[in-house]
Amino acid sequence: MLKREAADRVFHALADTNRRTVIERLTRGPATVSELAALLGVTVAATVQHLRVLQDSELVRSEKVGRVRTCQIDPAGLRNAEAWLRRQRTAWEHRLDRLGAVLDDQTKESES
Amino acid sequence: MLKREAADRVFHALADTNRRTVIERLTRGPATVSELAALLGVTVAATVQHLRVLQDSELVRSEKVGRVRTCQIDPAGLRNAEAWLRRQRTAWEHRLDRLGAVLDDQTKESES
DNA sequence: TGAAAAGTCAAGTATCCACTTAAGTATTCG
DNA sequence: CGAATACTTAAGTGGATACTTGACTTTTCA
Repeated sequence: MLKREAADRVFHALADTNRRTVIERLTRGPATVSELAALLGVTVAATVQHLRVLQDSELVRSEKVGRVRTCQIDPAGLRNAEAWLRRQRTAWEHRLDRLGAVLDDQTKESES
Repeated sequence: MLKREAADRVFHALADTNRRTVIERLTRGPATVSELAALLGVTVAATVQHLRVLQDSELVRSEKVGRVRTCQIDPAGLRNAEAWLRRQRTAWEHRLDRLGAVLDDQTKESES
């Protein structure tokens, strides 16, 4: 189950173009902070702030070796967000199924 | 393909607890503005603002009959968000597959 | 007709967010 | 050692956001 604050964090993290760009980049393999900053075209400081948001929502993990921090995807956040969306969609589809069944019944009744 | 601004809108819409509560409610069936306001515990005016965000991101549709506006799920937004997440996850999984294959090859080579 | 109901619109406010600059701290290496 | 590199942290700024209150329109119905 995805808790309220966790869902807030994940979707808020995904609601920014630069942060989604980071995720898209990291699905292709790890990258350093400077590489991500260059990709985004913002300062390293801004990139660090984005990374904090991404890590708090379990979308990205990172490890510092020497003076270099290497970032990679953390699939937990992605899975949580996907799970929430799938729950809503399936709840909606099941409701439509039931609704369709009721309408079929009504059609049959009016035919008889 | 989910465009940048569309993705910004959808994920931003989902990043608010009250708006997700509206979506969860609407997967169970339509509701009026006042019903949603009562559910959220905020003013009707605030609810209308949330609904505008949800409609702009194609997560909710609504129709006004007489003086009552009835809201329901619009599956387009949900599908868009789910599609983006699935794309990232599968890109990530494929990368892991390739990485695994390379490691297997290296293992075989070192064995021979 | 006229009052209640349902929603809409505008303005105000407090807070949050993404970004910057500037000044740090480690770490590497010539 | 000392300069360059890679990152970190703090403070400031402009703009967006979530909410409120209050005035308004439209619709219903006794």
